[in-house]
Amino acid sequence: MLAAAAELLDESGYGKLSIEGIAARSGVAKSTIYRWWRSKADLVMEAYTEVTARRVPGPDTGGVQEDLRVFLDTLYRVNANAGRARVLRGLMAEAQLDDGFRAAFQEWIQSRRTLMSTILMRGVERGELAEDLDVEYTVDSVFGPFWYRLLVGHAELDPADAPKHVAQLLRGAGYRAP
Amino acid sequence: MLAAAAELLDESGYGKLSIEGIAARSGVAKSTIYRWWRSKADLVMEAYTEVTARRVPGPDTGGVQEDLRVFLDTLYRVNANAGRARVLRGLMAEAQLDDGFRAAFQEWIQSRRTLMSTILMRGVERGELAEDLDVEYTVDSVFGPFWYRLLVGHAELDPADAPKHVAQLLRGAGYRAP
Amino acid sequence: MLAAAAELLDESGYGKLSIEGIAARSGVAKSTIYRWWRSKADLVMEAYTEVTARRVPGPDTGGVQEDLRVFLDTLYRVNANAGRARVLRGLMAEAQLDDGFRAAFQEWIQSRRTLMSTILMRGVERGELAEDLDVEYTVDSVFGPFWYRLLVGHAELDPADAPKHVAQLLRGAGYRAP
Amino acid sequence: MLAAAAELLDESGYGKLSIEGIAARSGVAKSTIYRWWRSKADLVMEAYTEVTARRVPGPDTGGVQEDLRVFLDTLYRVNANAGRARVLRGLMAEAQLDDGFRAAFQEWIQSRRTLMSTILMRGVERGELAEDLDVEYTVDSVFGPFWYRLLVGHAELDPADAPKHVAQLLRGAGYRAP
DNA sequence: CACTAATCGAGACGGTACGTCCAGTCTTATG
DNA sequence: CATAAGACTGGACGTACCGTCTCGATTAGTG
Repeated sequence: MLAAAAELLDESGYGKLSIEGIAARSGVAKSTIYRWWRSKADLVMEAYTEVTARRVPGPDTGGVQEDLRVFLDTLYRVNANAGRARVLRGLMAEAQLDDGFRAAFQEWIQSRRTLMSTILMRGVERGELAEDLDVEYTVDSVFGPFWYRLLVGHAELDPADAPKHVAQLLRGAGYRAP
Repeated sequence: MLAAAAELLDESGYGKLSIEGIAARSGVAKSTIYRWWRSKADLVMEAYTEVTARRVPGPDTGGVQEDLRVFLDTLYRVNANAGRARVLRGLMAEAQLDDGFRAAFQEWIQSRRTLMSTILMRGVERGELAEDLDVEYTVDSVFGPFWYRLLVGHAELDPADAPKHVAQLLRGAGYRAP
Repeated sequence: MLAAAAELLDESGYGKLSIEGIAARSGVAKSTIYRWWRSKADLVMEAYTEVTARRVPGPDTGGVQEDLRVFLDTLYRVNANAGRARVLRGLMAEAQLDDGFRAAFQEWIQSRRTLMSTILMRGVERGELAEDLDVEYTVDSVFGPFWYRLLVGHAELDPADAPKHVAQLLRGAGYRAP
Repeated sequence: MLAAAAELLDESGYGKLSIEGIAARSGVAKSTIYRWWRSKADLVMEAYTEVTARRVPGPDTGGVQEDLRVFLDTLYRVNANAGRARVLRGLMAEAQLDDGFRAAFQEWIQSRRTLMSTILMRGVERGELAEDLDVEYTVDSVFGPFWYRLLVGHAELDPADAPKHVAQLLRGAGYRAP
């Protein structure tokens, strides 16, 4: 079923996805799908994270600068994968419309944010970043532009720009090379 | 009809909004709504911007710092207005699901981004900001976190934090007091 | 407008005909059509009879047999004209669905029946037909099969068969050559 | 659903009948109706024939005259049943407007015509009717006037007149008592 | 000759019903 | 016993026309 969902997502996007369609494609009864997932979004979320979440720990290279660069590089590569980008956009959309799904989605987002804030807090501890840094806001300064461009689609984030962005972020965060 | 749409939005949110519901509430025929708007999202967008778009020009106080502060302050106040926040989230969601609406939404977003980039470019011209500043990315560093928090809902942006955020942004952008 | 109606009838048949379509085609406002006709059927009826009703009096050749032959021959030729046949079918259909039109249609039908009954009554007077002939039923024995085949479409009436049918009708009506 | 359709037909006639109305009356969802019938006409046809088609074989009394009399008597009694008459008229109308239904309707009509032609052919075989009789036309001479009067409504067929009509038909068909 | 009517085009409007899609629930039978 | 198959209620979709109803913009005929 997850496979069928993934296929259909690739073919026509989240908006056109229907439980009935997945059932038909996977040769499974609708009721069986409902037994296992509460909604389209839950299913898709699982289909997505199954592929994705190899429980990648955030990078730990010993320096904030490099940690950030690696993280952003990885993050920006998602843009390149049209299918994955479409899925993310669909999940975010669903989270706005379905309160039930919203919580699950928030949790997932939170797990991603934690990776980032761990990196930053290590930087603070090491004295690389300002002691009074607003970590939460800085985390959102990384993910915010990413999602914003993904959702609005006015421009793409190029992995090649990651170092430049890291520099700007670090300057803002009071970076001082150790 | 716009009024009816606004009411219903407030009452039950974008996800529950239906053209049929608006028609019933406003005592108007469904076909009349379809005569004037191509989709639910178009209607809501108009209902929203009618209230909002007093064609506010971006602030121009003579200095980037103050311009930014005013802008962020205004922006962050949207969060406080639960109704307006809900509408924005709904519009963003729709833009992910309906390609027809996506274009209109992008245009609107672009107009908002232009306000911000005007402010920044003035700063560059005055020599307050780095000459080689990536203006587009910096614009997205303002709107990105705003939308991200709005959509995910993990935290609220407090207008009181605007000055702090401005400072961080400016540091990142190579600010030098004139 | 009548011309436009006729064109559209030919193109797509009575079922697909709409007042709005006629208005668009004829470059006339819907309201103007409603000023002149009470319904689609009224309009079509006029469009039809305008072409048709050259106030043909029934034939009067001096003998029932020849009168009937001429009449049936003319009648059967309608079948050949696909457009005209389609219109007649549409009018009959409308007469079943719209009580307002029904009356007008009945009147028109009656005028056609009168032609036929005149022919038959002349035959009775001349002693060619049985004195106690049920003229009304006999009239319907002419028009009945015509409409029946027209409406059901299981077979066509060939003008070449008219003489044979006349013979059968006359035998049934107690015909005796004068 | 069939019951609801029948009720509504009786109450307001075929023209006013709507699928939505039937759904409401029968407490069934519109989609359920569409699952089982492709159109209003299909449904009504079934509602009608369910009641009617007790698979009545044509009468076989041993003589054409009596067979015909029985058949016409039964046929003419339909006129008396206002509800049934209205349904028949509606079906005929629909067959003119909807090509999809037309075929189904023709088939039903054909089955009724076959009953009649069987009777006539038996008569020919027995030598009661002219050897070269145009059976098809004669069949239409029975049903034609029936439908014609039913549809136009200018007069009713009285079962009491059946014998007279049989006599006239048989004379026309070259009847010779065996 | 200006002025009133009548007449028209354009098309907005409240409505009704259409036929479709899908959600989510529930029942049956099959392996 | 979980499942496939799929029937069912229900809600909304977007479309097509209906018949009614203002609106000006022509025209015509009259005073």
